[in-house]
Amino acid sequence: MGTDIGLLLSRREIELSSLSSRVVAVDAHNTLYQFLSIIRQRDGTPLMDSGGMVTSHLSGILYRFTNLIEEGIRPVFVFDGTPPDFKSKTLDKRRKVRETAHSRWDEAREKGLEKEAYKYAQASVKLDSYVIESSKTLLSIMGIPVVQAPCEGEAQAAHMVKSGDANYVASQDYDSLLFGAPFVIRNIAITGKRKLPGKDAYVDVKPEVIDLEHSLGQMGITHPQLVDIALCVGTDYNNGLENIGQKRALELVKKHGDIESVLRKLGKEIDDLESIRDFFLNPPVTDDYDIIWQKPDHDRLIDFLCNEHDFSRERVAKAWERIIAVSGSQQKTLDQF
DNA sequence: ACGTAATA
DNA sequence: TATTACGTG
Repeated sequence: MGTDIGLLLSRREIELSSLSSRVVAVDAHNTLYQFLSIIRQRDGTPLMDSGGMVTSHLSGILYRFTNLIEEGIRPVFVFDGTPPDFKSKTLDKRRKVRETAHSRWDEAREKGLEKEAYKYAQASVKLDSYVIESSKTLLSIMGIPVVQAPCEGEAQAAHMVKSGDANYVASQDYDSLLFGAPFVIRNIAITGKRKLPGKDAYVDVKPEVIDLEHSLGQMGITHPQLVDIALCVGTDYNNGLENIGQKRALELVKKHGDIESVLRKLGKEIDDLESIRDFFLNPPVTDDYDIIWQKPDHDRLIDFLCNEHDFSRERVAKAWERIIAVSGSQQKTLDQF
C-alpha cells in the first residue's frame, strides 16, 4: 500500500495540542483500513454487533475523533471516488491476496492458531460499501464533514491543503505528498504506542509533520523529481524497478535529472509512465464541496451506535459529553465571523 | 485503537 | 502516578 519513500522525507514531531483549531483532511480509506485491521480480538475476529455486522471502524471513528475534537482539531473526511484505469492491475492483485488470506484465516482459526489467524485476518480486510456508508453515517451524526473525491482521496486531500481549505492531510501513507500536499501528519492517534508488525514489541510513536518543500530542499530535488523517484520504487499504479529502493532511486534521479534518463541508462521501461506521472502532478480533483462542522446529534448517536450496533450506552454517553463540551464553544467562535 | 480496571 | 492486561461490539 502506498509508496515507500519514508526514509527520504524530513519529519518533525509535534504535540496534538498544537493542532488546535487546525483543519485536518483525513484520508478516509487509510484511516478506516487501519481501524479494521487493528481493532480485533486475538484470533483476528473483528468487533461485531449481534447481527454479525462489523463495528471495528465505528469504534475507531467514535473514540479517536472524539479525542481529536476535544483537542480542538477540525477533521474533514475525504473519501475515494473512481480509481484511474491504470490502477486496475494493482486492485486485481490486492483482491487475490485478500481472498487467499481470507481462506487461510479460516483454516488457521479452525486449527486454533491464533497468531497466524490474526495475521491473515488483517490481510483480508476489505473496505466494502457497508463500511463506507456506515462510516459516513457516523461521521454525519458526529457533525464531521465528508468530502467525496472524484478520483483518489489522497489527491483531493492534497488539493484542499494547497487551496487553503485545510491545513494538513492526515494519512500514514506518503502518496498525498506525491500529489503535492504541502503538509502531511502521520501518527495522529491517541495511544502513543504501535505494535511492530510480526513482533511482540511496541514502539513509542508521536504525531509528526512532513513538510514537502522542506523535504525537497533537504534532498535537493523538485516535486516532479520526487514523483520520478516514486515511479522507480513503485507506486499504487506501477511495479517499480528491480533492486532499486528509495535511496538508490534518489541518487539515480539526482544524477540523471529525470526518470526517462534513468530508464535509458538502465535499459528498462515502465508501463503507462507518462499517464502515471501526469496523474500525480495533475490529478482529478474538485472544488465542489462544503466544509461545515454541524452540531452533533445526540439521539441519532445513541440510536445508531447503541440500538443498531450494540455499543455500550455508558461509553457512548461518556463520548457524547466530551464531544459536546467543545462543539458548543467551537460553534460560538464560528458564529462570531 | 481506545477505554478502563488492575497492578505496582 | 505510570504501566500493563483485558474488554470492547
